[in-house]
Amino acid sequence: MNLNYRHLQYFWVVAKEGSVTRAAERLGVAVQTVSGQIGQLEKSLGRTLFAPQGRGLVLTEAGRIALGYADQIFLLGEQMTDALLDGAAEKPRLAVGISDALPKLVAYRLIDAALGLSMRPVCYEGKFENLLADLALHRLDVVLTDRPADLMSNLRVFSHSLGEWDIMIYGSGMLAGRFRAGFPQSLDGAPMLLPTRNNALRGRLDQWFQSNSIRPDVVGEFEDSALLMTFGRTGLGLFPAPVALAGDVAEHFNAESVGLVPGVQEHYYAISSERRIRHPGVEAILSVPRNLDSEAGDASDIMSNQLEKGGGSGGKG
Amino acid sequence: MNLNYRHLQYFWVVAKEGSVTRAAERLGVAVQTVSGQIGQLEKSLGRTLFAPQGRGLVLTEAGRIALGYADQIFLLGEQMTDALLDGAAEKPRLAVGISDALPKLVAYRLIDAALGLSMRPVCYEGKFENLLADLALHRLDVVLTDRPADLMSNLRVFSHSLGEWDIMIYGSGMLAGRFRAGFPQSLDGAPMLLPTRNNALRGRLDQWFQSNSIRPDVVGEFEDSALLMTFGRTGLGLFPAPVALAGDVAEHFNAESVGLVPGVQEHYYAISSERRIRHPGVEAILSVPRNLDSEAGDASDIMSNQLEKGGGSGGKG
DNA sequence: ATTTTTCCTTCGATAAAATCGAAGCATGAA
DNA sequence: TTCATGCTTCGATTTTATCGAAGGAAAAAT
Repeated sequence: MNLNYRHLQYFWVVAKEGSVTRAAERLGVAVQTVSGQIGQLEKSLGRTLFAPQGRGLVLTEAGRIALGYADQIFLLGEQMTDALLDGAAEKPRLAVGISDALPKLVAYRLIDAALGLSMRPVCYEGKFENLLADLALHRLDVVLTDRPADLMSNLRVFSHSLGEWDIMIYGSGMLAGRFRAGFPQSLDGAPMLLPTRNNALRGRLDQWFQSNSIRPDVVGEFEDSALLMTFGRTGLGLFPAPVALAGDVAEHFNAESVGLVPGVQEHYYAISSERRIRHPGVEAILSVPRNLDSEAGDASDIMSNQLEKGGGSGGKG
Repeated sequence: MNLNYRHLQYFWVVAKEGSVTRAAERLGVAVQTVSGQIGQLEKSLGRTLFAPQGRGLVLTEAGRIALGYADQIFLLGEQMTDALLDGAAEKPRLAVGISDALPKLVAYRLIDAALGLSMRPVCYEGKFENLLADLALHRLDVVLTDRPADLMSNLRVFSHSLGEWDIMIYGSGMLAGRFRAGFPQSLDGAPMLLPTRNNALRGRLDQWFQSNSIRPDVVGEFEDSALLMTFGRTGLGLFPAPVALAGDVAEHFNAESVGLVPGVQEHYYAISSERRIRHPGVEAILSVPRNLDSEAGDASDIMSNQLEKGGGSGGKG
């Protein structure tokens, strides 16, 4: 009994894309191929990884477990290829892990700062915990995310605030015009795309809605903020994003501002494995927010999730 | 450009076995298959992974890098298969990581204690750092090793001493008899197999040799202690091992005791991700040494490499 | 209620790959 | 030199992956 990594790779793409059809498209093969290979994987493991739901598929419990491993495995594979393919070139690399929930545009803005230093960014996405583990193992230089590292985690990493980014509600074309008048009360009943409930910003927005007696019609919830905005682009609903990205949001998602959400900020963090940043690329990233959105003053202090004075080792008796 | 994981797997086995021929044997395919597939991998990466040396092969620099990744990738694959294949059975699992330097017999003795609890041990080997990372991610319950977790590590883990194991010099057949008389001075000039210099026991032994003006003839150095003893079995030289294993050493390695090394002990450690052990299997392992070699008293205190009072987080301003 | 559309799956033929036998080529030992 | 060992190359063969065609089942549209 041996694991077939090609099957696993197909499984991984399907799980990521959420559909056999899209996975087949991305892989450049026919759907029935993908379907068949996954069937073989399930047979060899003796467990079903997907269960039919509607006309689509959802991961089973075993599937979720497998996805966790697959993420790690193929992240390593990519990293290996990166390290070997042009590792000879040895240009200064900046290995960045990007959390799903972080808007891609924010990530771009942050990493862009390092490009000026003729750094070659190598970006990976993945589950928050796995990215932190890679950080601890020095496979990544920094992780960009929307929440500080969990205090309960077993990894000793350091969270650096990238400041507070004011949040604005956007809408594509007609939507923006329709709800701009009478903001924010106009949002009552308005179609809205929001992050899923495990997201910090979602909590703050819900609170703000409640205190203003606004009950939006939540037409979609997304873990991946890029996906959220892509749906927003189609006019499915209004959506939140940082004020600082207004230009980019207009350009890429064809959306205009509806109104500023007062008192609600999104927090972004750069997580490093060292308290004291040494990598020039990471330093560049940390210096971004002060130039970007901080009319309100410098809000970039360092939060450590660990006591630094390590080594409470008791010798033996 | 896409990494072919089957090719990588062949590369991995060849690198581990040190020879295409043996790898082919282990994989159950013809040598020219293995050779061909590795050639394709090298072509797709644009780098040679093996260089000919004599009539064999050695890893190139790129090959060593690739091996590091491959180790991780296929360890994950194994773990995934383990987790899924009979995960349904959900017998209590005890996932143990075993450091290379730990004698397999010691590992066996320790894990054996958990078997009484009808635990199903799942053992992995690997580089120390990688095992610790797996521990921090809760993919392993405990790591058994010959040194405490590095204080400098970015992982928050706890090292529990498994006591001090007195060390004895062993030798197979004739060797033992030849050097037993006049021990320890007889060791001067004696052929000796020792751990590599990065090993803690090696340091202590060297010190003891020096203070007794003994200069053994070091005929071999090994990272893997099982390999060391296997060579010892052939009569290549004397070798050190814990006294407590005398019976096993005699049985498996056909070697008798030459003499006790006074004042030199080997330290073993169980590393866990929690300060307070909860897993009954891990508890069983921790209780072993007291029953095994401690006429000299109980020497099982807990060493933490971390201050426990976590959460030195500074809020934002 | 029915049709249509959208997905996923199954079946058998076809294309691609991995594999193996045979032969060749180096290196170190006899 | 000759032999033994270990890796590689070449072409035939087997195994595996892939795709066209057809079918079924759930949601959306009528």
